Amino acid sequence: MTDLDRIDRKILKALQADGRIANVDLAEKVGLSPTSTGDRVKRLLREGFIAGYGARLDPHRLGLGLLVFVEVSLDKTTPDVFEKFAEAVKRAPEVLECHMVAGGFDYLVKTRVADMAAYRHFLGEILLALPGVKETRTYAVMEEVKSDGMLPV
Amino acid sequence: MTDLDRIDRKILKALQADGRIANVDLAEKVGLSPTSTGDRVKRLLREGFIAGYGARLDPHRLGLGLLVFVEVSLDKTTPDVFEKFAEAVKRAPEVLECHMVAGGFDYLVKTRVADMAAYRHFLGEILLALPGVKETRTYAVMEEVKSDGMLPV
DNA sequence: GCCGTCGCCTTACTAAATTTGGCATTAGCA
DNA sequence: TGCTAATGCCAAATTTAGTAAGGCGACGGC
Repeated sequence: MTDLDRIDRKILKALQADGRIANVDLAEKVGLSPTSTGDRVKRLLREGFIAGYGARLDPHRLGLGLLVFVEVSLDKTTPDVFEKFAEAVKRAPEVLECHMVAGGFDYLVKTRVADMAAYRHFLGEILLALPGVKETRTYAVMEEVKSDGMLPV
Repeated sequence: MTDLDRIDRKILKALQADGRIANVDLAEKVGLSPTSTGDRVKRLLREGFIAGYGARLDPHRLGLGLLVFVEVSLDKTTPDVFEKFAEAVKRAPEVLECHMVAGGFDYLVKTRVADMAAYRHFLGEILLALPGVKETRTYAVMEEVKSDGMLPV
C-alpha cells in the first residue's frame, strides 16, 4: 500500500516531467500495456502519490520577472500573530510559498513580482502592513540556478 | 503577441490548477467552443506562456517528510566556485531549487529529504563536500503555510 | 488440490482530441 | 466602394486515445 516498485517510480517520474503524456506512450516508456499502465496511474492517484496535475506557466513570459525571498520575523508578544499572518499570506497572490521555519526568523516567503517597483509596493503596502510583522530581510534572486522542483522518485 | 485577454487568463488559471482538464470542460468553463479553446491552448503553448505540464507529487507520501532551506556562502577567493557549485547542485536530486541571491549570502537552496538523519547526510557528505562552500545556515520547515506556487494570472 | 486474488494482457467499445471547412468581422489598400 | 487578407470563432467529420470487459497465468491460503 505504501511501497512502489520500479515501474511505479518510472511512471511517477515520467508524469512529473510531462503530465500530459499519452497513456500509450507512457506504457511504452515503462514497458507495460496501456491498460495496466492506466490502472497503475489510477492507483497512484487514489493512493495519493499523485496529488494532481498542472500546467507549468512561465513567470517571465507573464511579466513576473523578479523572484524574491523574504525572511519575516514576527512580534511574538501579541497573541494570534501566527494565525493572522498565515491567513493573510494565503490570500496574497504575490506569495507563491510561505514556510514557518525553525531558526533565526519565523517565516520564509517566496514571492514573484514584475520588478523592484512592484516588490517595493508589495513589501510596504502588504507585508509590512500586516499586524505583528517586526522585521523583514529581502533577498532578490539574481539567477535561478535550479527551479524545476522535481522530486526524486 | 504578448498580451493576454480575459479568456486567455481564465485558460491559464484553469490549466495551472488542473493540467489534465478535458478540453470540452475547459471550453465550457471559459465560455468558448472546444475548437477555439483548443486553438488558444495551443497558441499559449507555442508562445511560451505554458512551459509544459506536470504531475504534482505528494512529497510526504513519497517519504520526503522534511523540507529544508539552506543559505550557502561561498569562498570567493577561488575562481570558478560559482560555476562549480551551480553544476553540482543541478546534479543533486535532493535539491529542488537553488537561487543565487543578492544579500548576506550567495545561494539559497531548497531541499527535501526523508528526515533529519537524511539531511545530516546531505549536508555533510554532499553540500559541505563541495569545494568553495564556506558557510551554511540551515532552516528546517516546521509548517508549510502555502506551497502551491500558483502564479497570479 | 482447490479457490480467491492479483497483475497483466488483448479485444471491443466509448469518449475525446484534432482536422477540415465555412462564416463573420476587421483592417489595409487601390 | 470594392477587393483581399487576416483573424477569431463555430459545427461536423475524422482520427486518435481512453476505458471497460473478459481471459490467462502465477501466487498464496486453506
